[in-house]
Amino acid sequence: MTIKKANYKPLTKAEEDIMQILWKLGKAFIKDIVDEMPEPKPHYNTVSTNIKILADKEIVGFESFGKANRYYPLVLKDDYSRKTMKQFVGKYFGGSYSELFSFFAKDKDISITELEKILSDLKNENSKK
Amino acid sequence: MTIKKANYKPLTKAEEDIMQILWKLGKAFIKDIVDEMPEPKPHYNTVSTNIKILADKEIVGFESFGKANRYYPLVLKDDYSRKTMKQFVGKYFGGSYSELFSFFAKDKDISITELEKILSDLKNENSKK
DNA sequence: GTTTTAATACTAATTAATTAGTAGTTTTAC
DNA sequence: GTAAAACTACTAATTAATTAGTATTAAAAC
Repeated sequence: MTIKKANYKPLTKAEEDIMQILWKLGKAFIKDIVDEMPEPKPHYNTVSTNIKILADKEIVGFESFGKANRYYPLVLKDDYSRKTMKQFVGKYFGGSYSELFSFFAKDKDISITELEKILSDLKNENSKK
Repeated sequence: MTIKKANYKPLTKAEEDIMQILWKLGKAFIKDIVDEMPEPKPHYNTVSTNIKILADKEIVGFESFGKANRYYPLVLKDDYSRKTMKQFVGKYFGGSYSELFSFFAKDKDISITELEKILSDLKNENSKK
């Protein structure tokens, strides 16, 4: 039996750009991915090479339709962002999410009122369950 | 008059490792940085090259003591982490901090009660001023 | 069924990032 | 003052990441 090792390795920029689109579309042919890319769009083969790398790393899977492959994420966006955040919070907030929260609470960008709103929304959401 | 353009560019891994130490120490000679590095420690000259790159990019400054330079951060950790978070939240939470917090609130790691405590502490702190 | 189109695999070239060697200079130790 | 040590600048080599060309084959169009 083979257990999938959850060894987190950050995506490179090119890989992440592709994954963002794949997470959005759910499944896509290379052509679809290129279409979703902002200008200047990369060459079809560039995306093809990179998605092959992602497939080799088992970050995406694919189904073949004739000659063409339709790709889909094997790593979920939530899982990836959770792990990325964890790394980040570890490095920048001593591993404490509370510190992260209070950092933003102190920030001008986001007001206390706003945070209170978020919290009360959250409480409502939870109590509904 | 020259205005410092705050053009955020993520640090590379090697650069970030150095900055983490510099943010921790406040100011340091290359030797000190190497000392702080975990095993396997990089070569002195590797750090020297990388910190020169950081100096060229005006991410660190330095004072000369004879032949040796003592380096210090020009970019503050808070600023860097704020910008990194902003990028991240943009990409993974549609730019909404509320979504970020609710994401973590759903996680077992951090409870709403905990967040409320932080917020009320903050309000107290503010009203004291 | 032949031609055109679309797709991937494979390969190779380029650029970015990382590492560390060599040379030369200042400082320190004696 | 001379030798050794410490330090940086400059250079070069290596590795990682990115890009895209060429060859080939399957599918689609006719």
